[in-house]
Amino acid sequence: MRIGELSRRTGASPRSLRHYEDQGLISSRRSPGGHREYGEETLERVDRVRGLLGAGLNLATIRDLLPCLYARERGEPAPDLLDHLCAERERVTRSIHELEHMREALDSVIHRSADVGGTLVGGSRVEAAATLADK
Amino acid sequence: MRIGELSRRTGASPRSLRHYEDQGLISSRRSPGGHREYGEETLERVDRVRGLLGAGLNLATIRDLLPCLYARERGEPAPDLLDHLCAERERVTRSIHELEHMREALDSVIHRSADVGGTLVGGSRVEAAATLADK
DNA sequence: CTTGAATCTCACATGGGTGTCAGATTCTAC
DNA sequence: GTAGAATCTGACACCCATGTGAGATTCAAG
Repeated sequence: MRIGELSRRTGASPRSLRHYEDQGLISSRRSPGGHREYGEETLERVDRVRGLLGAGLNLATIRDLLPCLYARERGEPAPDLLDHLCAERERVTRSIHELEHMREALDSVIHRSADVGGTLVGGSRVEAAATLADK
Repeated sequence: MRIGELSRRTGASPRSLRHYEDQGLISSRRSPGGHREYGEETLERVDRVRGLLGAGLNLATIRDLLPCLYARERGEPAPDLLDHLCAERERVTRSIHELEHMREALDSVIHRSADVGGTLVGGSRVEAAATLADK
């Protein structure tokens, strides 16, 4: 698939996709004329990159960590990466705790709000209850 | 306490602390001469702001969501905030999942690496095992 | 072929969070 | 008082991810 389709299917702008490639996060073959050509597996990879970006990691960190997600099996990371990995793991753990804490607070507020306005809720309110189920 | 001490104790630069105040995230009284004066409770608040910043939220979002963390008891949020809250909750949940996934991968890689180099590990390697305990 | 959509590269701009510098004012300790 | 440290405001600069525009090239359909 080419960059337009990848963009539509991932929500990342072509500009961002090219940038991810420049930074070594994704790769592409090129058509005879020089157009980027992506395999299906790039879809999931881009999704993951965007997810991690949204979770506060920067492109350089994601570039370093992504290989740990794919090909978990083959090849240890270079041993001098271990400290870096542990440090990043700690950062990740802290962010998780922070977000969980925030989510609990949101749940609390959403619940109370839903309880009160429960009788006359409109369409978007229903989603509140549904969203709460994903816990 | 004044801005210097708050900066030292939170790790946030005075510049950032003033910015947080401009954006309505923290508040301060002023000394007769105009210097900012913070209460002890600001410490935890700044920590939380920085944690959420590191977890990918921006200042505007944190400003909107922080009241849900503090004063959970008094005052519902304005009803027209509920949709926003639910949307943010979803974002938070997605980030948590993303980070958990990444952490599992990191654990897997760290474990393998630690197993292999287990016999000749140095000081920083020990922390790897310790860090793994916080799961 | 030709034509219009898509893509290419390159450059410049923007927004959010932060760093840094300048010059003035305030605080603290002698 | 006075000196030195800390803080004030305001402006400018930087980084990073992304937007945007120009101008050239390629692709796909008639």
